[in-house]
Amino acid sequence: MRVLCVAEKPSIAKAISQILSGGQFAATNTRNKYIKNYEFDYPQTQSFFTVTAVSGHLTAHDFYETHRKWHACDAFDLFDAPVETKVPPDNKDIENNLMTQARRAQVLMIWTDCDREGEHIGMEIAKVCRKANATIRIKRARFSAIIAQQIHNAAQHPVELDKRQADAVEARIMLDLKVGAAFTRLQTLILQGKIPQIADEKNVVSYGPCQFPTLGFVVQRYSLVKNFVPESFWYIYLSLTRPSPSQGTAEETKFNWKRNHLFDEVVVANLYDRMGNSLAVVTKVTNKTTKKWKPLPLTTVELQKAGSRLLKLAPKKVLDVAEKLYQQGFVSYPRTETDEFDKDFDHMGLIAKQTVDPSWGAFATSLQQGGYNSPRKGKNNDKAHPPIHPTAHAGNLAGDEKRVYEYITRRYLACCSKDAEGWQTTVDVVCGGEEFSATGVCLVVKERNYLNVYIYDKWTGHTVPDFQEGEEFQPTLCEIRQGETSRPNYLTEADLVTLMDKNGIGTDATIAQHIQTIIDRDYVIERMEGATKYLVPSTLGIGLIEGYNQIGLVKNVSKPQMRRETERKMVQVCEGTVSKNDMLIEGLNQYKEMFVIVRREFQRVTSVCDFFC
DNA sequence: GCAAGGTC
Repeated sequence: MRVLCVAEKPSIAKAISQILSGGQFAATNTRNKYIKNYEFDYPQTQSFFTVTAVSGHLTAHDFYETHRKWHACDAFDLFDAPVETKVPPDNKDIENNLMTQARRAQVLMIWTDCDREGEHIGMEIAKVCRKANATIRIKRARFSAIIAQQIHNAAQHPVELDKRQADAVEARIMLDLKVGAAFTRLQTLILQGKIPQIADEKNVVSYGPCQFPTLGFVVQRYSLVKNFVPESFWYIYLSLTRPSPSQGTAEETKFNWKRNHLFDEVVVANLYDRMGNSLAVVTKVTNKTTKKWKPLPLTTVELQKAGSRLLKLAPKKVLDVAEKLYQQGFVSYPRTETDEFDKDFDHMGLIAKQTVDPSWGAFATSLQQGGYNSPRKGKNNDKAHPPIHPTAHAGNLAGDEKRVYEYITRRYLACCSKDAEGWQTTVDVVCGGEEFSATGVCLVVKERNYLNVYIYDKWTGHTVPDFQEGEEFQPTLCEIRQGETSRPNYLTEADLVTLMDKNGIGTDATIAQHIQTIIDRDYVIERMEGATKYLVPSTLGIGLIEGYNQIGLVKNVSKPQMRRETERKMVQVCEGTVSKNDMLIEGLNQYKEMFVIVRREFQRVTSVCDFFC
């Protein structure tokens, strides 16, 4: 029996071939320079296997000629316009390879990633193969990691493709295309010539169900900063300065007021007066060990946040660099939501590969000699890819590649280490009826553990001198002090990634692209302040969001709710409680309703843009 | 000239 296996990407085709054939396969090139066909015997099922791949989605979607030109129809008509699904020219070689191979095979086994998009890509592959071979039997291999035992199991016990998941994706594709195109044409055609920024025909004022909520977050923070009014507060400052027993130098211990601070000066003054000239009494001294937790296994979103915050690289850039490292075989697949390792994961094998490194090799060795501790388990598992980790030692990297590889490796070794341990002392005192406390973390951390390799975390603290319970002292300072609430900062890229992730805007693989899009469209400008990059909306970006806000729809195009509903609907289609068609019609109706109102009230957007631009 | 989602 001949079995044709098709993976979502070339790297997976290669990996499963290696496992299933035990390394004994013949590889032939295809007309696509990235894709190879691997052939070998698989005696376990008395089959001859051909393993190949696609490169993500096979088909593209667009309107037919009648609706493709911007002036060919009214923008509203796009909601009900038919959509053409076809294999674009770039993918023709891939399609031809699939068809040639399908003609020779009796069984097609789909090996795409086990997520919604993978199921849809599987359907695309199945359609192409059935076109070439109407009687081919279609099966689906289920696996959650590239581990030998799992891959063999998937090959020997295939299941069926899940049509529901593919349907959910199909509905999302249609919805996004229609909504995006309709609103983009509406915005662009009205604003063109009205405001100077988009006088040029090339300047599209794009709308997308992900890019607009993303812009919304940036503008929301901007408004918060702009409208900020500092507020005064008052608090009681209490401290004791006395020689430290060890060094003999004077040392000030600050005690924090339990009430923190109050916004009413009179109330603070009254409390202060009541204290009079009282002595402070130590009511309690607590000494306990405390831990600083090692980091969680690394996901794409976390890598992007760390890249932006620690390495000063844009989220898109970090992902591009990680992708390159992946292609060179230095790190695992960099697009993953998973922050827990499989229980059978071979950590010792990976740690051994890092022992030769001049910077962290000694640390890796220490893990082999008893320092190893199982990584923490996070709450996310996409059942397709493990957390990002180094797969080989890379000694000859330079520049950003070196820095990203170093981060991934140090993070991984930190995950396999132990939490850092230290001492924490808390001293509670009462003075004239008011409570205060001082907390200190021992500067000499008991066990640094993971901190030795994860140089991005610092654990510094101040010590608290010895105090005895019941001890009384005259405070050196006891006075009312005034402070002010401080202005919030503009959003950083890391903040924005967090917000998008929390609100379900985009996926691990696309979040960085959406941020790039709103920068490319001139909705948002990057502004450096010191070493930190902030995202500030442009006048156009502010105008668009403020304009839509003035139209006053509850479910605004700039808010995350609409996208969240699309996500929820997709889950329902996957569960079988809603059909693909119902999801699409319901979604289209919602956006159509909004479109009518937005078009009627669009002069509000125009005038706000005018005002700002 | 439009989207978001895969991937190279």
